[in-house]
Amino acid sequence: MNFQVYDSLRRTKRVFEPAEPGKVRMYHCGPTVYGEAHIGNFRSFLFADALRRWLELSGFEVTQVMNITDVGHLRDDDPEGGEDKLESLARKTSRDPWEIAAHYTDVFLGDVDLFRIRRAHHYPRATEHVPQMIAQIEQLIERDHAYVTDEGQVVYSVPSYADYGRLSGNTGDDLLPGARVEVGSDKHDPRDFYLWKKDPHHLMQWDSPWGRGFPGWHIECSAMGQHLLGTTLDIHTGGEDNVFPHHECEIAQAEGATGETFVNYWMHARFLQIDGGKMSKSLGNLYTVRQLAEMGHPPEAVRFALLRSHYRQVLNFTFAGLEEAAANVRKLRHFAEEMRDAAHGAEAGAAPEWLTRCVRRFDDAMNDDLNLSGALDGVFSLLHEARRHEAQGADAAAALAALQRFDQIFDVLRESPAADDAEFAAQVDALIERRAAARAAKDWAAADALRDELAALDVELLDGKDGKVTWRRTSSNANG
RNA sequence: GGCGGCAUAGCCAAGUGGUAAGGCAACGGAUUGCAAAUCCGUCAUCGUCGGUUCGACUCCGACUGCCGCCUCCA
Repeated sequence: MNFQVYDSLRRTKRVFEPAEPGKVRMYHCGPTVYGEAHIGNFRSFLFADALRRWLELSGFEVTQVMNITDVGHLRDDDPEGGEDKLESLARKTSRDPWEIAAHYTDVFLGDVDLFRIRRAHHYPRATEHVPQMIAQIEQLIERDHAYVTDEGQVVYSVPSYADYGRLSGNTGDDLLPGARVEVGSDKHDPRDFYLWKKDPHHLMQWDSPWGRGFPGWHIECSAMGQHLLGTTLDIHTGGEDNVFPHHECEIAQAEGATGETFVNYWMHARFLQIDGGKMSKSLGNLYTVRQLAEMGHPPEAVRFALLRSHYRQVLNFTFAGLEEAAANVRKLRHFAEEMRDAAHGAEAGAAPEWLTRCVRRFDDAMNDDLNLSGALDGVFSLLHEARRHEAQGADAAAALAALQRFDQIFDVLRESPAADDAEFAAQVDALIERRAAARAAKDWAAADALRDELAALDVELLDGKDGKVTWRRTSSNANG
């Protein structure tokens, strides 16, 4: 079965075929670095990561680009008082906007690593690609898709691009009455948007053929995307809120400048909600991924919680769900250990029928527009079937291999850097020995007390047959 | 006002024109000194009302609720 992708532009699922066989060029709308990324951002980034991982697992050679917006976006409907977020933050904190952007870029990349997101091949900074943006703006002027105002601002002419509105359905004819009333605007059409702006109060300024100024809010993605990946990208992703106006404008810019298709497959991740409602700062339910980590939630649990539902469905984030995800991660790890033991060092043999079925279930779901929820059916079926068939030797090794392959997507199996040490193990073993003695003496109260003591250390006992006792940590957070 | 999406068991969450995956929780059984882990089993007719159809939860319409975009938020 081929990989099918839901294309937001055509509003239908299509078989994915990259422009160049075997190679995928994809672009993701990344963070605006004036603050820490929250879990909503990370849902979108984790989706992009899972997409990349599945493509790679499917044998594609992927080149991934994620922009870092360090200029900020100017408001377009309020040229007088318009202020960019980086600037306002800079004014409030009396810090240099460049410093702020650099700081939060580092924080972001740290979060990326912490949450095991594979690093993109390029993280272009908008501030480092102003020449490319200027070049694209020049192309647009040449091709009559943009005009220069008397003040030297450059504006994209929406009426010049017939397909405007194809992605979002927003042709712009019926925009909210009043919202786009221009005050002293120099635009020819209310829908037109700025490519190059001027504002003496803006802290970040660059020279251009039209004088000192700064780029508009959409040009960075089309310019950097095409600069790094070529005229046509295979896949472009972002959050659903990017559809309009951002991606609509990107298409108008990129295709206006080159006359060629900008993106073959548009993929948009839906928002997540918190406890069934919207997430917002004012409701006090906006969490950054750092906060979750600081609360002691292991990154693997957060990954699992954000990956286990389909990217095109609203995801309901709850702390109960996060705990559940952590329990699932532990379950998977325990199963991996079990299979490792049961394999007795055997090589993976030919997959038994039950295993093939689980793998097929997983692959089919993944190929169906990255249906991670459906894929989990395959994952948990594997646990169930392997235990039911009491997989041993080569079968167990094969089951483990299958699980590890699934984990190429989820990446939750490996422990965070272990805090384990010999001293702790010795302490645990001593307690287990005392418990064994108590049990031998049928002093159940003492035995249970020792078990509780071990539980307090996050140690779970596994009483096997023949009195063999093994133990494992219940916390999947080995950093704790 | 314009554009778009969602509504599946206590919770999370897939899916299909022919009678609904999986996870968590719960319950019964096996196992256990008791537990844990594991195994076996139980647990929904798919927001409401109409329509199309031999047959719909899946298609269409209306309604209700929720969510997103149209002010820089993934």
